[in-house]
Amino acid sequence: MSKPKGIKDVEVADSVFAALAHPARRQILLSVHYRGSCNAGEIANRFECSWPTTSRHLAMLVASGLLDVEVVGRERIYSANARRVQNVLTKWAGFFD
Amino acid sequence: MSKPKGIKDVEVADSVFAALAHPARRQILLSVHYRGSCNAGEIANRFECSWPTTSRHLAMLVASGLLDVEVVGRERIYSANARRVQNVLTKWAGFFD
DNA sequence: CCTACATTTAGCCTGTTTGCTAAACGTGTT
DNA sequence: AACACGTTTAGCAAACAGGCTAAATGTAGG
Repeated sequence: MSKPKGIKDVEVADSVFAALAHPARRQILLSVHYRGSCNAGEIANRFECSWPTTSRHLAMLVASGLLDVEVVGRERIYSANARRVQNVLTKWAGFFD
Repeated sequence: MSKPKGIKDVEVADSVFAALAHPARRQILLSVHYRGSCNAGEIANRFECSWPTTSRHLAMLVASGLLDVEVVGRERIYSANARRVQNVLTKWAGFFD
């Protein structure tokens, strides 16, 4: 850990809440979680917006750590990082006890 | 309840996550919660940005239901709606069990 | 009523986000 | 090698968000 913990937490919260701010990204995240794992095509096909747009949403979710991605051949397999979602959300919920 | 519950939930999530997406708003929300309640001046004075900017953040937090406001004379007294914060966050955390 | 005070609204500018289409990339298949 | 397939990158327009300053609103007190 190269930075003080407090700083890192702030950055994590920043990127996670920013990622969750868009309805399409929340929907993608839930959808991937419920299916266990998906390739990008399965995800993009179930959403109205174009593939490149979905691809960008996926990239943001990966950057924030909410999705994990594994490259298999010419496909990308996405899976939800449920622990990270829960960590951030329950931590913030806990602040309001 | 004039709309189906599912629709309302989506709208709530939308406004709440949008409100939480900005660091200043998260900070304001936490700050108000820990102090119990504040008038707008106390809040604005502790943040770097100008009063009108803070005022807009406050309005967004109120619109999303995360802050409650009570007008007392010429002051506005804000208080955090902790239950609502927790409801939304724990509900979403629960989706990832 | 007139002034002072607490706060918001209006108007403006700038940077970011979101969406699109078209083109590129990398990997399997023939 | 050539092609097809899955996906991303580039580049652009439109919409949105966040910041500021200046002006307006509404209440309290002399």
